[in-house]
Amino acid sequence: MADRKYWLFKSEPNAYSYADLQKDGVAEWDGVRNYQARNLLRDDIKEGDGILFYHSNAAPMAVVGTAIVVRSGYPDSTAWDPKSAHPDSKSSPDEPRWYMVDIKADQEFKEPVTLEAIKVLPGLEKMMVGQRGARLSVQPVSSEEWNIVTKLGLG
DNA sequence: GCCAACGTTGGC
DNA sequence: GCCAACGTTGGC
Repeated sequence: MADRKYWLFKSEPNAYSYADLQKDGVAEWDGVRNYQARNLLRDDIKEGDGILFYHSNAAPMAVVGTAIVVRSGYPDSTAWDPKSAHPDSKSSPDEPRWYMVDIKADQEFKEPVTLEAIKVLPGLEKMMVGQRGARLSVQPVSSEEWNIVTKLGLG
């Protein structure tokens, strides 16, 4: 796919790990409540795109595998579900404020690519996840970065 | 557990 | 519309 794009999704393994994703098969990536990330989910993240699945607040913090987008952005219905983990009364089915995508696990890394490694590896210095204070939970990744990280992880 | 970064909220 | 207070993220 010529216009395939690449992303990095952060998740705290305490809350939702790569193993959980493998177990679940397809997962709805809901609960994102940040406008910058929302715009990416709504406008830019398309079926077939590649995802680096990153464990934050973990030991070690690392990209642990890849996932594939199986459904492009659509309204996050958990926003108007008062029983959900992230309700937002300002979002409604008529005027959805938040978006999500569906993803499924692809290739688990043999060797997790740690944050420590990302910070020092040639070609990865610019990766957003390695920048100080980069809190965005959905980040763009260049095809060069994708190639380097997946090659390292898959061995 | 601490705290820097930074997005959001609310008083004015 | 400014900006201080507050809350959250997430590395350390």
